[in-house]
Amino acid sequence: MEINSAVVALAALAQETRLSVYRMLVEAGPDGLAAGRLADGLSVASASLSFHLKELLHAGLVRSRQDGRYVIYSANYEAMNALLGYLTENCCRGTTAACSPIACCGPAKP
Amino acid sequence: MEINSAVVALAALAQETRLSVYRMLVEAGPDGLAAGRLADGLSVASASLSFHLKELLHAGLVRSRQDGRYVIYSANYEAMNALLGYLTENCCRGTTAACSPIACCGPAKP
DNA sequence: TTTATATTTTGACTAATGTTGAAATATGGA
DNA sequence: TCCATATTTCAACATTAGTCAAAATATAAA
Repeated sequence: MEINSAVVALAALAQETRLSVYRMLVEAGPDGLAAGRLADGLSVASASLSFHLKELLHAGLVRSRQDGRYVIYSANYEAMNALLGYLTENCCRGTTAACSPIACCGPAKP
Repeated sequence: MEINSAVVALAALAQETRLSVYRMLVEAGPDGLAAGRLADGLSVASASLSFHLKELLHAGLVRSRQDGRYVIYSANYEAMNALLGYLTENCCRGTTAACSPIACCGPAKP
């Protein structure tokens, strides 16, 4: 990942409403949630939510699909993995000494 | 880590100059770098750099210490670990299925 | 003590961000 | 077709972020 994509992704998550939206979408899993559900759950105006969803889409952190008259949003795990990878490289200095897998991902569950 | 601390840390990193500063400090290791060195390396005005360093300090991502007439900044790995932990929890949904240690930290090197 | 270097602070300014209500668009159902 | 619901777009506005030059502060060296 390039520094510019990292900055875009970080900026997308650096806002309470958007970070909460992302969390809700991760919890919801691959099925995702309709925009209206997100607005209800976070008690944020639909126009405001739409603005934030566009930011998350632009950063590639979420995907959207039309389902009837609903628009369903879902988390894009690959983008988050790419961001974590970028940050980890910049935290670990090429080793896992400074940033152990435990510290950053919890113990592996094989 | 609470959502508010996460947002502050993400916002601190969501800016090209600041992310570059952080990268330089991680590369520099525990000895850190003087503010002037950072300014030179990134060709940014000292006033501007000072502004950004304050943001990183406020987010707890870097530390500073006075050394003669220099102020030495260094990366605070614990804060980055905490942020990675927060993001990983919100990416992995409690398992390592969606966000494997490999994807996020590289293979463990025991 | 005086001078030079390093860093931070301040104030002015421009650009970007986030919120709101109203209007526009799209789809489903009566 | 007409109406209701879901979502997005728009314009206005307030707030925040970032940059710059100049001044202030702190320390080292002459």
